[in-house]
Amino acid sequence: MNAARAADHLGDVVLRPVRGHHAFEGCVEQLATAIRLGVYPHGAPLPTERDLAERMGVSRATLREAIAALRMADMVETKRGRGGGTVVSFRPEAPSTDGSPGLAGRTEHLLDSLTFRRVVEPGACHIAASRTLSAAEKMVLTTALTEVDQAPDEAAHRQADSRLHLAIASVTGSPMTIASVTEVQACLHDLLQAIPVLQVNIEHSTRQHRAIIQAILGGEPTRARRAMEQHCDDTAALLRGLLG
Amino acid sequence: MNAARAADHLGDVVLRPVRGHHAFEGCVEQLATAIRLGVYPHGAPLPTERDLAERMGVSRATLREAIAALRMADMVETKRGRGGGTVVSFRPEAPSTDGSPGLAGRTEHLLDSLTFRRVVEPGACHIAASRTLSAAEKMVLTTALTEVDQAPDEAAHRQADSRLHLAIASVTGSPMTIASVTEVQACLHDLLQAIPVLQVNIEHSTRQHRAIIQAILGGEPTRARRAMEQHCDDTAALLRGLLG
DNA sequence: CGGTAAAGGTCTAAGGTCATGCCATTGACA
DNA sequence: TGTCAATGGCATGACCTTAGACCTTTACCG
Repeated sequence: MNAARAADHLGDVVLRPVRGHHAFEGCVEQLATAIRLGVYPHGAPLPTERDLAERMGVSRATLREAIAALRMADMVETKRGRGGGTVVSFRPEAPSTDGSPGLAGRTEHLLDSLTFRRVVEPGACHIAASRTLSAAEKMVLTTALTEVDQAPDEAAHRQADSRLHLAIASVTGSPMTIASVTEVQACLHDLLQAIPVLQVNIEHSTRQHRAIIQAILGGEPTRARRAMEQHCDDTAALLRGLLG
Repeated sequence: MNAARAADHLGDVVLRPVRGHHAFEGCVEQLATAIRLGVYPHGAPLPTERDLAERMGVSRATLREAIAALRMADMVETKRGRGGGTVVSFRPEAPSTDGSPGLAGRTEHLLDSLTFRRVVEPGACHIAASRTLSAAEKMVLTTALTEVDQAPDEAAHRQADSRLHLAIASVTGSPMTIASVTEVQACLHDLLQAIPVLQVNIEHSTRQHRAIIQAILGGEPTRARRAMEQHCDDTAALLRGLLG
């Protein structure tokens, strides 16, 4: 029966885990990622527990366990009382110059991320450039861009880069697009951190960033997408080498 | 402090619910969607409970509750004993010709889906056309295409259309891409079902499908993407009208 | 100096979810 | 025709998560 064969093929491919892990682990992972990507930079306060819990769709008890885990890992510090809260104490480390530590076993997933990135980020640029952006949105982009340029060291540069890509996604106004870019950046962070960063690479990447933002601000979808494609392809080439 | 403001903006946008609902509901939704999309067409057997539970990452107890719900909704039938199992008894209904029933309140999410679709599906086409496809993969595409052409009625046509789009995603070989397309198709299914289907539309859409598949099989990424863009834009135009 | 507001800290009862093992039914195959 | 294996059906105990109320600490402000 043909129906059965078709079902086998697509079913294998369409059904996905309904949720990979417990709520607690999910919270830890999401918050840790946000911190490592620099969504919450060193010294920035996290939202209040009640706020976070609501936004992440989780009970406050569970969220608190997650924060406790982050505290245990020295990523955040918590103060009580009015004006208290949880602030980020994590400082990004300089990219390691030796090989690729602890990436084994995830190779397949990481390659998938590269492919998916090639789909999502150029598409996001296209959308972003097609919209008429508010002044605030333009500001978000230019700010993110200059922060990448002015990053004092490699570690800060890496975070600023993630933030720039997230900023681009955010001006699409599309939550699903934003979620995808977040996921991709999270997957790629470790990899990107493992590349030996050459000055040449940074300059090249800076030129590309500028071209991308310029095209988005100028409302040129095709150029924006092409620029982002080039950017993705260039880093992917480096990264694929790293993965053997 | 600048860091704090940046954190506010991106944090608002990056943090997402760790899981929207209970495992049980997630299973029901995912299975029901797969059935309505035609991943498992009328008469096709679902995988065994143990198999499904493992693939969806839930316990068999939970999965069984989900199947019980589907049975209650007359979407599947279950037989015991060797050679038994659960088979799809759901028959797709013809698209309703009256307005848009029960779409209210989800407008925002549906519009988001249209945007995201515009990002993902053309990107997937580009990737698919860039790869060298195996004979089996080519067969999957051509089969899906002819099934759309030969669909006996509107309802079958709708399902075959979904399957074609999923088939394209599946030949990217990228699980993340597949997941995104699945999500998009699931969101759009109700909408697409609510459009009055004109013969003109079907013929137009058939031509586009042919062009897309041809470009993918011919290894022409840019043409494949452009064709899919056109396809997305055309249906999106219809659908946006529907949503007011 | 005292009050108030805003944050984190704690507790409890109820229900959801899981892993696991065993039972019941039925068709296939020897 | 009898046995067996594949499948759905069921029960138990441990663990996780939730919702909500309440407590404690602390800064600000009159």
